[in-house]
Amino acid sequence: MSDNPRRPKSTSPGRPRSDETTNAIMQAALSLGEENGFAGLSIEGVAARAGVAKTTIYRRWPNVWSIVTDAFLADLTRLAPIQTRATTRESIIASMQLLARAYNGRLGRIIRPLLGQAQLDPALKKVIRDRWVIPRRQAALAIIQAGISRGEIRSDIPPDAILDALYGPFYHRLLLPYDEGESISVGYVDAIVEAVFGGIADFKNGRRT
Amino acid sequence: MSDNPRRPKSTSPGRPRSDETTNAIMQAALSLGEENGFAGLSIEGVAARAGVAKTTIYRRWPNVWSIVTDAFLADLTRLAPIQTRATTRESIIASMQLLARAYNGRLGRIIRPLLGQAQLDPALKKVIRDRWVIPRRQAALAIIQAGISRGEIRSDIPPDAILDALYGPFYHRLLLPYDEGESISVGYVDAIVEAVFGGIADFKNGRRT
Amino acid sequence: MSDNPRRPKSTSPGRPRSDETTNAIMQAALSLGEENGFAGLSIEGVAARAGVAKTTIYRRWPNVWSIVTDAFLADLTRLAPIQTRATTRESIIASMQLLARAYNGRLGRIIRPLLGQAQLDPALKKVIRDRWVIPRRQAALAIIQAGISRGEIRSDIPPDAILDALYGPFYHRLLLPYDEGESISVGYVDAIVEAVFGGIADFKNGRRT
Amino acid sequence: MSDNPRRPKSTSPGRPRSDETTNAIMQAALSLGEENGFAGLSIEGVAARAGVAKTTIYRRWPNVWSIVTDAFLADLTRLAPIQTRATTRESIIASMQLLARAYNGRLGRIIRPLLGQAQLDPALKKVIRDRWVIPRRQAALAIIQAGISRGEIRSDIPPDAILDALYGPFYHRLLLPYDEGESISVGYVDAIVEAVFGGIADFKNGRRT
DNA sequence: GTATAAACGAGACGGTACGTCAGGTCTTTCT
DNA sequence: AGAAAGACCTGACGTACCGTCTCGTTTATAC
Repeated sequence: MSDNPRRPKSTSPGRPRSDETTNAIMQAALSLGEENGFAGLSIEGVAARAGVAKTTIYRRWPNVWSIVTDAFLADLTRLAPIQTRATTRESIIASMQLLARAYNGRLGRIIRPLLGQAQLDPALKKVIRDRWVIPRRQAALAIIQAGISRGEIRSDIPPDAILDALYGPFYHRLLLPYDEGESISVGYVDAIVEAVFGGIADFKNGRRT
Repeated sequence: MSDNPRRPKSTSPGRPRSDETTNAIMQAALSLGEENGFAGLSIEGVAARAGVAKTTIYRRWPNVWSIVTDAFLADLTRLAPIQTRATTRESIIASMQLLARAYNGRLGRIIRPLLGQAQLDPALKKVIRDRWVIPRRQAALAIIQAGISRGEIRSDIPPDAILDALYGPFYHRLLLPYDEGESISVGYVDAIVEAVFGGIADFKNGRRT
Repeated sequence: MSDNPRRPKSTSPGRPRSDETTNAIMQAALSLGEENGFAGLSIEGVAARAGVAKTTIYRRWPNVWSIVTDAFLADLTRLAPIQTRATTRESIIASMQLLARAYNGRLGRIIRPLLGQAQLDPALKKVIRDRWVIPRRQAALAIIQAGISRGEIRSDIPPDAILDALYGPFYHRLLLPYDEGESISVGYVDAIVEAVFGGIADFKNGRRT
Repeated sequence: MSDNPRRPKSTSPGRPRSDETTNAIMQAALSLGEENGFAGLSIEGVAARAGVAKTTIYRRWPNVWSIVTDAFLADLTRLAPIQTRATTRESIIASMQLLARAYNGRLGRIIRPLLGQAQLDPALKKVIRDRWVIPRRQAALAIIQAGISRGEIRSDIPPDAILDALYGPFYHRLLLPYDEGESISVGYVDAIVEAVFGGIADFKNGRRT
């Protein structure tokens, strides 16, 4: 899940690996997963669907989930980068709405099993942390820090907790099974941002007049 | 994962199932999972560890994850019921601290793979929703509703979003891989509750004076 | 396969075994065997077909083939006893034709698998020898001996070999798979007897000078 | 039990099947059967004894008895082909003595359970008919026909009945359980041939005036 | 007429083997 | 050297029966 796409152009001797084949394998993995569920995804199945020998896959990736991870990350960074706007709140809303839109489509059908499998597989968890969570979090933290220094965000709460407060509900809704549809609407994102930015306490009753 | 504990006392003919055996199986499943990882948990392994025949397991549960789910739920309801206190905020804090304590122990090593597997297995997801998420959420919603009617909680945000805002960060930290330890400290819970109850916006700068 | 039918009428206390049940089990075994093949005959299957608990069977017989053997022997002695006629040749023909008729019916569908299984199971082989082969052979030997002393049969060939020469072709046709039908016709028996008697007849008595 | 030995030399791509492995499996099946009885012969047992995976066996044969059949037939045709001598009687005696010698050795411990199992398993019966009984019978029939046209054998009895009369006693002794040893001695064969030839010899040619 | 004892049905239980699937490695031939 | 094909060992799957056991219930004889 890491050694393959960054091969030298073709310095080495012998027949070069076919990019066409590489992509066919990744597409086969994703489409098979979406059709029959990612549990039950197998190298043999992917090889058959991609019309490729098992060895050809093993030459590139050590297991199925590495294929899925590579395919997923290629899409994600393209579809939903962190956004920057005039105010912190606007930046946050823009980033989250973009992410919501991505997750309501194909990525949403992949991200859930992928994060699920990561709970069972420490190596996968590490890859996801290093290549996805940490980079995105750095970018988001920069936004928050800027908001604090501009006086838009409270400085008495650790920025990590602030990020969790914002994105937590998002993934909570994504991963905790409490209703059928589980899609993330525009309104839901707005409600969350309003709740977290403004606080859920009822101030009319006095405390912070 | 559903038919066995509610057997009639012994109205039916034939030799009754041994509760001792049932418990031995559940304990074997949990301990094997904790030792070697829940990926790779197998019926054969559980049977061997429990000193029991495979058929004895299949007579009760259709697959490994059903065993884990039953074992998990038995513990959870015992260890971390929803708490009620004088104020809404106190009730929330008490409930979350209890849950945090439970998750920092054995349950935490189980809940992550269990929720993970649920992302891969729709049937498991449904069981978890019906027997865990929905019941707990009902209890928590009652707390929030009471808070709204007592004027402690804003009424302009849907109660569901409020619950997500509170518990979301909790599960975000539990499931998203952004640091090594991933335990949930007392301080973290306090920070989250403060952030969400008070809002992360900096009010000194004006808006809600 | 031996302890049950010879139970004392009912001297002992306790509920007596039901003859109806005993017969139901034997019939179930035979009919299941004929329907689905005797390979694959199982105690569980017989119990189900007979509407009886497994324990009820095990109380009477130690395994399926004992049931079949008991059922078979009960029929055989009734249907095809050794016959005695005026001459040796007539006695032999009568006995063999009777046997052929029996084997072309239900018994033929049972005797083959039964003798087959006996090749695999020494205990069964012994039972068949003691309760079927030996008794019948004694009766047949008596016929041959009488023929010898009456001057109808050559005395320079061991009676055992003579019996084998007569009955051998019969069982050869029954057990060796060389055509489809494998039934034993009246004409076939006649041909065999004619072929073999030509040799065992005593020529000193004149017939074929 | 039929598709494997006739593989093309190695035109096809992919790793070729190992002949060494094939033989190891057949030998394991035979020796296990002889040691513990052919009832109770299992694929798992054979695999373990041969030091081979179950799948490797299933790739070649569909069940244990196919292995035994293949192993048996390989030996039989090598050890006891039909013999031809100057006279019909000499040909028959030579063939039967050769067969008797083979059956008194290892083959005898295999042929009984094999013919036994064939009584229980129609598919096996067909294979034995096609690959063993019919070919041998053709060869033997040719001998008989030649004897008839040379005037050594009576022409008023169907050749099939003649063959049964000769070989029947042989298999009768082999399969019917009437004494312990059940070996076939040189003298027994002679006695049978003498008994039967007395009848099938053509008296018109004079011998027994 | 009430013990008492065995038969009986039902079904749990520890086992063994089944035949299948996928994993990951290897050995071939072809490109 | 890459790729396709397929053999190979391994380990687990879920199922069928085995023969034994533990129940509650029924049906006889014996006190």
